Amino acid sequence: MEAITNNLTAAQAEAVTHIDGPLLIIAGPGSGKTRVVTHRIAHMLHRGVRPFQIAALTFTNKAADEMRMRVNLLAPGQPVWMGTFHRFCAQQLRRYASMVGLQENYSIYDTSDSKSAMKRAIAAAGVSTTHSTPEQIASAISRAKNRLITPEIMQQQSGRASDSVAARVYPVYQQQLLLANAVDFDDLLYHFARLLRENPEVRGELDAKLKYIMVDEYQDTNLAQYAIVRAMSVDHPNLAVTGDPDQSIYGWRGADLNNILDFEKDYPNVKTVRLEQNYRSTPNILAVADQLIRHNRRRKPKELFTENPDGENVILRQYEDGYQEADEIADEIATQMMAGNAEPRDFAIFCRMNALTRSLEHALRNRGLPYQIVNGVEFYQRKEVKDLLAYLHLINNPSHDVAFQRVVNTPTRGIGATTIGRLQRFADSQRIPMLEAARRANEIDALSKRAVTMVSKFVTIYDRLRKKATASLEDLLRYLVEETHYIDFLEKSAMEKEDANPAANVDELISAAVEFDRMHPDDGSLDAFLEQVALVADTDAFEDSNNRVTLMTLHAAKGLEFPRVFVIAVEDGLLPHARSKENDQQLEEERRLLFVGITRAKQWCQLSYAKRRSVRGDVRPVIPSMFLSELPRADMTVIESQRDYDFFDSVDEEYPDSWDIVQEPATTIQSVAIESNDAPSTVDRLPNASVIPDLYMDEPSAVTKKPKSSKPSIQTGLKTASELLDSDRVPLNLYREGSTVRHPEYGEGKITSLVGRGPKRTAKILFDNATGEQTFRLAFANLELVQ
DNA sequence: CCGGCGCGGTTTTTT
DNA sequence: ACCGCGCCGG
Repeated sequence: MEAITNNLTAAQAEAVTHIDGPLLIIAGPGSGKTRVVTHRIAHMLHRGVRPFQIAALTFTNKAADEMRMRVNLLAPGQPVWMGTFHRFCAQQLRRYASMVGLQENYSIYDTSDSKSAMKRAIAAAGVSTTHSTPEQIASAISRAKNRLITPEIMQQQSGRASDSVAARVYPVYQQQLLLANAVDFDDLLYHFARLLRENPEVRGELDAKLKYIMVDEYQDTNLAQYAIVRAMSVDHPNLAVTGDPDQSIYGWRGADLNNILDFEKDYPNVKTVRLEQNYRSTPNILAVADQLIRHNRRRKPKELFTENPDGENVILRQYEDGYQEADEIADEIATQMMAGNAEPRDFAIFCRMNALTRSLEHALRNRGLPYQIVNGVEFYQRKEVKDLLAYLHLINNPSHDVAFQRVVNTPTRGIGATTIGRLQRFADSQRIPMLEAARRANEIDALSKRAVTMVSKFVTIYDRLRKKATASLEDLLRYLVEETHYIDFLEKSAMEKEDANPAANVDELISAAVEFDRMHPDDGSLDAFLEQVALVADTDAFEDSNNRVTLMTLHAAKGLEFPRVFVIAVEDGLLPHARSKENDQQLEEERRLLFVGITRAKQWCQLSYAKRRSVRGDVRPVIPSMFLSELPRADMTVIESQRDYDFFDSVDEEYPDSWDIVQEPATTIQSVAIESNDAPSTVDRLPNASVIPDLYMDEPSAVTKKPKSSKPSIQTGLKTASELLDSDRVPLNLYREGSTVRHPEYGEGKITSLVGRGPKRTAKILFDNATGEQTFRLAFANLELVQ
């Protein structure tokens, strides 16, 4: 047990060993926060705290998975609850559903579901949308929920004009959600917060049960989250929060910086620990970040320092335009790789908006550089996946009107907009779900005979599917695809599009279902699966140290680290974003965003802007971001653009287009491994190359240990896409059922099963030690084939 | 009722 | 440049 505090600094140990009473950990970037949190949990367990008394709340699944993995290393197999706020609330609401007007099989609407629900509510409320868009109304309502404002209160307040429109829609929207036995994302927090507020006995019960609550990224909590945490920490105020005010970047979604700034006031006997030493970045990088963030007024001053050795200067670079920026960054990556001291996974490119990744994507693809876009087009957003999920939703919750509308004519069965509109009107007038209206189609005078027949047919199909509701997910899905002739429908409708292969996505969904069936042999209810899907934005939360350049937004970058970082388009209007310049608070948040970006870098960092950039078609001159003038230029390498650059003279001809060569298109990967945030530890110090099989090697020996310097394809330089991507696939074929593999964390194990193809190929591995069985995507896991 | 075409608005960030 | 929406011919 002493071992737990062994490799910690004094400050870290102080935080780790504080168990009872409120604790505030102010943790600068790269200060070993995750290490502290995980060690603290392990320490509490050793001290006799029961695992089910602890709940650790995070904002993202990535963070929760990382935490779970690392706690499991320190204290294997302990059922400590770790997960996102939203998941926590979702699970609690299952138990207390009836107390907020829901049934326990309630559905969670995703953003697009709530959008269509919102449109319907707007129509039903009879407000005109000439002065405010559905999005504006939705966001006003969202803001209200985040601040625990009820429809009634909002109507009384009705300050801004746009708010008064929203105030009229809000009760209607809310009523329709309840009728559909559904909640949106905000409701998960809102309902649960109000439940705690209005039911002292429930509050007391949970407070007593969860004696030790931990909140990660506390600077990003909104009022609802604040209220939830607070309510559960009254009788047992052992609340431990970690955060960094300088990394608060979610103000736009209701996060209130005061929650962390005032924590010491809220909890008078708080113990505060500051982790200021940085173990991640070079002093060069840290100095630039520090200089930048000093320009913020609303913060707690912090001394960031590091004992890491000096590195290269941070580069501030100007390009002619966005295309040159993309091309030259791709070249730079290729150059650094050829120099032999970097591989694709070392690089990350951050931008303010998703749209900016497009030109980078193009440039990387032209050079055959493997890349991944984090949070690009998500699997569960694909049309065919959403269609099938909508069926599942409707089977699980017959009141799910959004799902009904999606599914009733998919595949097309002659039920058009007119019919759906009439069903909707009938449903509204009777205050019944649309499926119920469909059952009573013959009572609806407005419907034609033909429509009644079609609708009845659908209901028949539905009832047949519903009988399978309790079967395994796999069976249910296969049956569903069969009964609806869904594949035929896909083939008929998606004939021309070459890139997509929707049928593969259907397969992939089925594999996900199979996976879920296996992981939840007993409780594998439809309910749980759908909840999982709704709350896990990106599916593969497993190990995926896939060797690719990472493209993502600055928001998505929080909590991650990379050896080499590019931040692109640091330009006025983009960063700070045009819509964030109205007030100082927003401006400061933009500054923090850049701060987060810079502090992700371990060794090398470049900020860039262009002289002109094309937005929405036409080129516009660029004003460099004001933030750039706040940096210590004397200590940086400033490179201005000189030569004329003709973007028509692009590299397309020199490099083959990888998409033509690869039969199985590289899929977009939606998640990225969180690398260690930690102070140096034994594991952290191991050079990556010695434990991670290199997917770029052409020979099967790729999967054996080799020093970095002997990577053939990197040494000889980057070649064509086919070579890179071909070699990417080769090792996968070597894995067989029964193969013995080694994982850097879990040690040796045997492959017990293999499913899926290509990048989706997934293995279940039974480990020799206490870890038990784990599931990995072969293409991304750090597996080493032993025989 | 279906699917194709053209128009206009539109984009910040995410559970 | 892209997507969703509305109009129109089958």
